[in-house]
Amino acid sequence: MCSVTVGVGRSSGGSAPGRTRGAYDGDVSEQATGVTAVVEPPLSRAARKERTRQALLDAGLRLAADHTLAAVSLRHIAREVGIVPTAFYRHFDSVEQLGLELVDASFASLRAMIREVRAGEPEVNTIVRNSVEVLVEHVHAQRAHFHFIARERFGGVPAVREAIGHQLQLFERELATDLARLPTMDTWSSEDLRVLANLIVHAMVATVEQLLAAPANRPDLEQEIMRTARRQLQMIIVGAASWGNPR
Amino acid sequence: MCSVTVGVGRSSGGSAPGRTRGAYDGDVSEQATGVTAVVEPPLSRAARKERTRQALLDAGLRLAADHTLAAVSLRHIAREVGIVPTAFYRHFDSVEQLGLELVDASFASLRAMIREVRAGEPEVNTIVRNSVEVLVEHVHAQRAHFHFIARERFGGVPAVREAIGHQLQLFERELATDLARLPTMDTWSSEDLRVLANLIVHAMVATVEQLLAAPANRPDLEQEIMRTARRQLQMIIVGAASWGNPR
DNA sequence: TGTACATCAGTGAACGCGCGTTCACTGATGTAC
DNA sequence: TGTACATCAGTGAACGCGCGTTCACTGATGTAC
Repeated sequence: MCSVTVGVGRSSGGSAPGRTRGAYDGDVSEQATGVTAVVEPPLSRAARKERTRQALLDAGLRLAADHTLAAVSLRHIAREVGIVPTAFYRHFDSVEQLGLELVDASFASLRAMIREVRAGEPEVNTIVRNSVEVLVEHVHAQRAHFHFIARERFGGVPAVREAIGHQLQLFERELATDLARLPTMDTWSSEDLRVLANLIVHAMVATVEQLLAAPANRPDLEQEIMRTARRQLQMIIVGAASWGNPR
Repeated sequence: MCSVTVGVGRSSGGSAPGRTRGAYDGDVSEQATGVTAVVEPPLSRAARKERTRQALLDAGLRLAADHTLAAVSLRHIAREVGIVPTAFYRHFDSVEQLGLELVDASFASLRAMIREVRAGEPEVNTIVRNSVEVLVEHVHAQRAHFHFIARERFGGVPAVREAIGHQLQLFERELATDLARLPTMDTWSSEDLRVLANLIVHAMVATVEQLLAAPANRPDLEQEIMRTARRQLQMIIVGAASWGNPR
């Protein structure tokens, strides 16, 4: 009959305007009419902590997209989540540490994407077509993660920059072993495969950057970027494969 | 007979320790023994202003390399130059405006580089070899400028980001017309030339990024990066040229 | 050449603001008996 | 089931600091006569 709030913390004396529950309170309805309110099972303390932690990560990701992680303050993130600045320390030592977790989360997205491409049939033209499609799809679904990687790759937080560089290097190596399985490339030297993988990764990164820079209301631009990306992959893979012994 | 100081500003009452001249004072000797001192022609007011202005630009470039332009404060730059923060406004409206001038200066470097490549003979293998060599050479000579472009390309100052994107686009178009002059590519569609130029620019940018990330005391790493860059350019240009009609 | 006045790069005090971090606290949740 | 105590996520006051920006100023340089 009455709406149930699952918020944390004592109610304030009343001096704070509007919001009286301090902590992040999820999606619980705040309407006074109890009809639409949902009685949730009370969350355990640990679950509540985890929820706040996730909210902090989400807020960090969102704010880093607007500015840059180096320009996002601890207070800013806390405000966004609806907790007091000092409560941030219950979850992370610093914004930098939160950033490192965002690197992990973002690369998890990227790896999920690659698994999807890898599952397709191993024919060169299919791969090219498929890769670009999957890439665009994932950039839409995980926009924030890709944006984060693209920007912080050379951002102002050294530890984050290095973590991203490391992950990209791992990724490049994986791609090289994938390429070795292609019928046209089974005779290539591992050195050439590495160089090729490096080139492809950077072309992909550039494509992601272009997709992220394109305004949302311009599907024509996106199509253009996709065409370019396909063409480039063709130029690289088909071209390089048909090309004999390098000097 | 005596050392001449060309500094600006009244001498302080003496409370400030060490440095008494407020303004940037160039390379004038501060030694007490006048023997090595050089008597400079007194600079005009305009020349002095220009000198301070240049010092501000240099300081901005240097500090942006350590952090990121978005994280460099007006006070920081002023301190570096040796003027009081408020004097900054005699030269620029904001750090952002200073950043936009740095974009221009940095691309001037880049264009000087390209002119050098363009002057060479138009044989494909020579171009590849030559391009990578000139690139590395210029990255050494104008390290700060290249670093600035690479980092601020996705940095936290939108106006600077956009200016760089615009310049890179112009540059890409120029490259496309250069490519059209190659004997093997004179039959290519302008669309394909654009796509190819885009790919080359991004491979170049990636190479610069790798060069900048390499520690100064590792010439072996630099050789490795150069070899990779040459190989990639070969793969792209030679490969694509020998490759027939795209699907 | 000398004098009187205008210009303007750089000064320094002052302001209000948001920052990261410390600390002792509160009170709901969890646990032991 | 009831009680007494421990845990700990979130609170709020307080701190010192660097920030951008305003303002009236100073005194060397430049110009007009």
